[in-house]
Amino acid sequence: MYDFKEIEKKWQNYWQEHESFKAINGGDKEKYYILVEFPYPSGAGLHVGHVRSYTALDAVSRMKRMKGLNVLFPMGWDAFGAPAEQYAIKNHIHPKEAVKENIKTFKAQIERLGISFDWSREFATTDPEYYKWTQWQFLQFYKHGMAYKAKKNINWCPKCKTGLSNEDAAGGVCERCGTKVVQKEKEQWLLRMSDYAEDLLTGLNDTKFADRVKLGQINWIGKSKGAEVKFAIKDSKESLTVYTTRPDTLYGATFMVVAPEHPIIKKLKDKITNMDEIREYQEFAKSKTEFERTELAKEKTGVRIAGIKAVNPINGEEIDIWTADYVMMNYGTGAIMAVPAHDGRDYEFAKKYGIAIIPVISGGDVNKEAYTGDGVYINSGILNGINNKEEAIHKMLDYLEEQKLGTPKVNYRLQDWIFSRQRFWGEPIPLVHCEKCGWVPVPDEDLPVKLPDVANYEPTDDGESPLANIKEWVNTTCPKCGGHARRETDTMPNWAGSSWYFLRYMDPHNDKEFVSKESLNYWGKVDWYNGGMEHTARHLLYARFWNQFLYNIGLVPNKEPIDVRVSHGMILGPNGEKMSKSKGNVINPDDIVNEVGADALRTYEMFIGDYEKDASWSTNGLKGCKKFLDRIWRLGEHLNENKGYTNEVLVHQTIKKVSNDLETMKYNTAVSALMILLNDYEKHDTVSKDDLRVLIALLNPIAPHITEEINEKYILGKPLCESSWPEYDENKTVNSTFELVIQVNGKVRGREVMSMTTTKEQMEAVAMENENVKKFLTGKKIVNVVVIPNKLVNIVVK
RNA sequence: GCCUGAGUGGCGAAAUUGGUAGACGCACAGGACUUAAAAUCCUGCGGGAGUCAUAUCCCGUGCCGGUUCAAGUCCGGCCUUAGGCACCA
Repeated sequence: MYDFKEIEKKWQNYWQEHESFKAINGGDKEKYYILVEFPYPSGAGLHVGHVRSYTALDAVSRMKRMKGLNVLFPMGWDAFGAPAEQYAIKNHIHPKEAVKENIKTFKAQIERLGISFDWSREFATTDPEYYKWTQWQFLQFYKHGMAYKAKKNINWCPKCKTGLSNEDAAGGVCERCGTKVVQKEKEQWLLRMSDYAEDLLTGLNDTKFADRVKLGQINWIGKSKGAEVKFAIKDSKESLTVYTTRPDTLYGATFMVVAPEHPIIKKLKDKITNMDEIREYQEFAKSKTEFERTELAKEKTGVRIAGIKAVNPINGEEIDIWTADYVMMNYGTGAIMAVPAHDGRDYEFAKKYGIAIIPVISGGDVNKEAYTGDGVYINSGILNGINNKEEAIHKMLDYLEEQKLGTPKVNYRLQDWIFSRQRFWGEPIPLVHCEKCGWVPVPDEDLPVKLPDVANYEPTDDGESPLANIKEWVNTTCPKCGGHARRETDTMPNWAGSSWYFLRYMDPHNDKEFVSKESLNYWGKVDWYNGGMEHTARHLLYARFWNQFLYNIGLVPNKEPIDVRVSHGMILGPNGEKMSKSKGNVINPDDIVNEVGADALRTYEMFIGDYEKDASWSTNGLKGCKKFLDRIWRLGEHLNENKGYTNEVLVHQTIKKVSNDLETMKYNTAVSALMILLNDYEKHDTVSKDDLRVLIALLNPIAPHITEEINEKYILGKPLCESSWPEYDENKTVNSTFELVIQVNGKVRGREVMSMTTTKEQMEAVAMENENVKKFLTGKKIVNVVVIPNKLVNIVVK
């Protein structure tokens, strides 16, 4: 037997010493850029899920290299983020120390798997040499008017004195201390991502993302077509503009609703006669978190704004204005026209508060459920009698435009990107605020703005970043006038560093530019990007937005940075549930590598099932793959002196199958094809070196260590990683015979082995002569005979 | 509520896009080797009927219906389940 620990170590050292996987910028070879999402190096260490995607793309990388391509397959660390910060606060160390330790662990774990990353390009988003350029790019956004500061509500924990992300505030309580979260208004930096909504949508046409990935992006952008309609307010110069996708139902608008934060309330406070009640309601709405407002919205609440009335522009009806938190300030105009007869929410609200419900499309049961389908328009003035929704919408829009009451309008769900975090462990936003000059960018030569080297930082009382407490860091001089200035203390979100890291890999050690033009032109797009489904919406959108911006200001050559994007399924625990410490179903890849070796782990994870679907861990399945490798090892002891392939057709078929399967992520069937080949070899007492050579070459991308060792020991050739990929001859993938299937009325009644040169007539003749088939033909009338060449004959009888 | 997938043996899964359902692996059972066990090797393995054994036949890809010479695959309608989005006007 063999010692897999020794072998694996040996070849890992070999690859490292020979820089076997180093990508070169330039040269004659065709380039190919393969990317796996870089991990967040958490204290928990590597997950078997990482092993799955890294191995899968490693297999593609290794095959492409053997096919003669210049493959860029880099790895790095997405190391900013809250967990490192929490850990550091608790233990009074600088987060960079915790990150350093975690990276060390992660890297060692990955190296033990034998993934062919080009480690010479490694970096972490927390390296000042890297975040210097993240800051520099932020300043490009700023200088091009794409970054601005605005007041936004954030989730705020009064006990921890910190802002929380929506995820951290799930359920309306602080994840850490359980205190009820409140909404707090705070000035935040934002990037004008909504300006890019249409480009981000159409840009998808220039990508080859998997459909489910594209769909995720489309949904997130959330384009909707409708109109803005202006409602006058009675006895006032003010008016309310609403956004609606159904202007055709305007005659059915029996009231209006504005979001509790809507500015109209403040503007008309002198006219409003129940301001106390409204203020109370505003407070009530504010105390709810985003979560409660959406997820837990069981019953509608609201208050009528007394003292003012709106006028329905289409029929002059005076209608009440309400405020209710089912209308959001951040979508549309923050105000709606409510059509209770044809909208479920409006209906629910109208029912509760006894507001008139006027149907404008006939055919629906208004009493039971809101009806929004097609029907004939009624009670609708100019639209009466129309029975087509599109036509009605058009007619209404034309009328509104003519009367200057409304305009067509496209809306996007996509919002501007809130880019501020009140955190220590993130890239400082490189701006200073001077009393005289206002916001001033830190000059390029002073970048990076480094995080201070302190181990203690407490949150402030007022929701500022912990950096605000570090006076010697905050106080600085204005780059413009030299006077006193204060640094911006907000840091960037975790998504910042990961929005451009794939560009940096092209030229990771450049200290003059974020990436050189030559490197960008050489590597172009990421050819194949793999990541988790959980990142296909946000991370991918941020990265595309960032890149499109860089493209628009002439810094990168492609508008879309990624060509193909695929996502892997999760590896679940043996019980079919998501692995977690609390459930006690975590499989540690280190343990598996120790028990059966990296090759067996890799092979198993490729064999486990459809790559894009979730799969449950099975220790028995793992053993089966280990057994498979052991059998291949033993094959070396059964070599003969023959030349060529013992079973030529099967070998050529297998080369074809494995090559195609690795290109199309069908890793499980690639492994099974190799198992079939091995089973065939074992039927013969001995096999040739060529037989063994082709098997281990095809297996090498998946199980690189053992195959290299067998190659060295029995084949005596140069290492597989320096050899070329086996080639097949299409003509030799075809068998000389086939099994003819004979059906009667679609049911299999006989089989005959025949030569591939058999004609259709011969096939039919043989079918008719088959003894069992004859039994089903006697006494019946043959009405049709279908012959599929080299496959089957179906005799149709009556 | 809306949008995506997915449902195939005891289990993980295949099926070249309409043409032999269950490849490959696991588990299980029987056998060989062994004093014995482990490892290894051989055989069987969807359900049922039938036979000493073959042969052969019936049923079978979540459910109901349809198209077709032929349906796991296409069409219509359901059920279950996983994920994503969501008072988005």
